[in-house]
Amino acid sequence: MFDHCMYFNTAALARRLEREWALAFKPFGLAPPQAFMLRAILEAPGALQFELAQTLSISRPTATRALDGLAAKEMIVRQPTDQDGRHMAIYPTANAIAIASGLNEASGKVTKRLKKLLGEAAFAGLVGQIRGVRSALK
Amino acid sequence: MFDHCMYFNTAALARRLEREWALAFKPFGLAPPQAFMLRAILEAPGALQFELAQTLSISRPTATRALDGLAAKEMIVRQPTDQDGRHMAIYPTANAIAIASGLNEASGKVTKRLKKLLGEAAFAGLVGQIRGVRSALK
DNA sequence: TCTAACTAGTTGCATAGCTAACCATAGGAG
DNA sequence: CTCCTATGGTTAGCTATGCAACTAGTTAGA
Repeated sequence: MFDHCMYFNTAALARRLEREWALAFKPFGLAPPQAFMLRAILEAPGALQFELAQTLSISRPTATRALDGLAAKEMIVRQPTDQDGRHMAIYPTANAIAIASGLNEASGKVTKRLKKLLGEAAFAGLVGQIRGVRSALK
Repeated sequence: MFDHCMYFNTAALARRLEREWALAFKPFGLAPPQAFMLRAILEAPGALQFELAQTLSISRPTATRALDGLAAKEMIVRQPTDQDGRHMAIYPTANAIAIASGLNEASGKVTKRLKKLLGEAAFAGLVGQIRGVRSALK
C-alpha cells in the first residue's frame, strides 16, 4: 500500500539488507554498523572521531557509542591529539588489523551475490542513483 | 569510502529520508513508523495485527510496540476477533480518523518536494528499482 | 587579556528494530 | 478425546539512531 513511497521502500530495503550484512559479519562478532565503523578506521588509522561520524553519515553521539562498543571489544583505542585537546584520534588494535581483510572479504561476498542476483548493471545503477539522491538531499 | 556499497548507501538514505518524514508528521505528534502504521490502519480498519506487520514489513514484536504507542495516544483500539482467539483486529479511533487526510497530505507534500528535486521520472524509476530489489530478496 | 562564541566529545532520554523465548489458542493425527 | 504442532501476540534483552543539553578545550574580539 506504500508501493510508491520513497521513504517506506528505502527503509524496508535498508532493514532487509542489514540482515544480509549482519550474517556476513556474524563470524567476527560485529553488527553491520560496528563493522563498517571498524572498516573505516582500518582504512584511515588515526582519523578523528568527528571525521568518522561524517564518513559514516551518522551523528556524533552515535559515533561515540559505536566506538564505545568497539573499544569494549578491544578493536580500537582512542588517543587524544597533541594539537587540539578536543580531538580524539582513533586507532585500530592488533585484533582489528588481524580481521581487516576478513571483514572486507565478507562484505565483498554479499555484494557479489547481490550483483549476480540483480545483474551487474542494475546493481551499479541503483547504488549510483541512491548516492545521487543522498547528495541532492545533503 | 563505501561509495559502491548497497547496504551503506541505502541505510544512509533511509536515515536521511526519515528526517524529512519526521518533520512532516511532527505536527501530529507521530514519528514516521507510527504514522505509517496508523495510515495502514486507517486504510484497512479491522486488519489483524500480523497482517499489519506484513504490510509494513516489520516483525511481529515491532508491530506490537508500534500499536502500544498508538494505543497510548488513543489513536487505535485492539479488539479480539470472534473467529480466532489469537487474533487482534485493529481499529482507528475517532482521533485517528480526524487526522487521516492530514497525514496523507503531509506525506504527499514531502513526496512532491522530492519529485520536484529529483525529477518525476528519476523518482519513480528509483522507487520502482528499490521495490524490485526488495522483492528479489523476499 | 578576558570573555564570548564555537567546536568535539559525551550523556540522557526517547524511538525503532531484531531475535529468542514464552503463552495461549487452533487444528489435526492417532 | 488427547496430544502434538502450528500460529498470533507478547515480553525480555540487545543494538542503533537521533536530538537536546552538558563539559571542556579553542579561537576571536573587545
